[in-house]
Amino acid sequence: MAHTHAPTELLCFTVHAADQAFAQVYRHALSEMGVTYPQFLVLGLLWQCDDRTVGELGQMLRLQSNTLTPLLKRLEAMGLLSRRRDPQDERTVRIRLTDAGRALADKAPDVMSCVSRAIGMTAEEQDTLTTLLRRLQDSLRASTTPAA
Amino acid sequence: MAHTHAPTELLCFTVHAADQAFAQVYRHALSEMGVTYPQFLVLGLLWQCDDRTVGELGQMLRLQSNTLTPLLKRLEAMGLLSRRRDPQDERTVRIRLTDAGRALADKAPDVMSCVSRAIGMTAEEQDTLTTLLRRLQDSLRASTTPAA
DNA sequence: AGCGATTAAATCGCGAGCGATATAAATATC
DNA sequence: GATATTTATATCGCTCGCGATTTAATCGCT
Repeated sequence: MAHTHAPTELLCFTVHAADQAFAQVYRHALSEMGVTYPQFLVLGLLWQCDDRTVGELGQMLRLQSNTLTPLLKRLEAMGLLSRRRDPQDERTVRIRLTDAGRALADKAPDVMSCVSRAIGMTAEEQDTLTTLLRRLQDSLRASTTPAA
Repeated sequence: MAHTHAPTELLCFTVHAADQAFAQVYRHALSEMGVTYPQFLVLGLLWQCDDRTVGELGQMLRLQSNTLTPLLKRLEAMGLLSRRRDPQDERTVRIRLTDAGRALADKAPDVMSCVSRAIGMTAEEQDTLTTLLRRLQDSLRASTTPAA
């Protein structure tokens, strides 16, 4: 039973642990804003380019409606965005920021600088890491999507 | 509003996406075994060293009893392990593999080689990645735990 | 010995993510 | 133009993870 590696030594575990650590940092940084880390990512996309469909958001975040719909409903309940079916194509739902949602963008820079400080790595190191992680992700996804 | 980076360009997002991709790979690889990715990690620790307390497992996996207890109960319900309070210290609960739990270790190598293939990176690249991720994790955790 | 403080698990309520399924609208086919 | 197919969201039930709280056992101090 040559288990040379403890599970905690595996690459998958270090990735997972780093992800959890990020979540923790964001939890603190976002507590004042009153949104969660995934919610903040959605808002970030909308700040860049408002009026998107659920599917467009999902494609960028790699989330489907089963995850996004409840999340968007929570943001809607907070009064940060509106969900309205597109009259041109009633299948799709268009997501638009409210004034309150747009106003929240002002607090984003503080959050980002707080996270930047927490990362504590040089730009080169971050780039190396990002590049490797994207390669890893592509490889992993290719293996689960044999559909050429 | 200088949002130079879309949220999906952020390091935190690439980490999260890689984590999700790993989860997907494990979901497929473990479907035959009938356990989830976090459950597999727990079993991996027990295969290495049986008879641990909930707290010991949690410390290694960075999980607390609020996450571990239900997970362990599910593994217990599957007949893979037993949970028994330690007579020496009735506060702690000792986790022991059953014969079925030990037997499952035979299938682990296949899972690991499947994941290894999916990673599709050289050993050096994996080491670089692991090292950087651990540095990242340490830095992130240090920032949320000001308690010196 | 007795009593407060600490420690270990468990419990509760929540958000996130996914597989599977359902529903409704648009498109394709005949 | 009616019907089958595809597409976009939504819904359901589950596991995981966390913050907060609870319960019970041990430890420490006098």
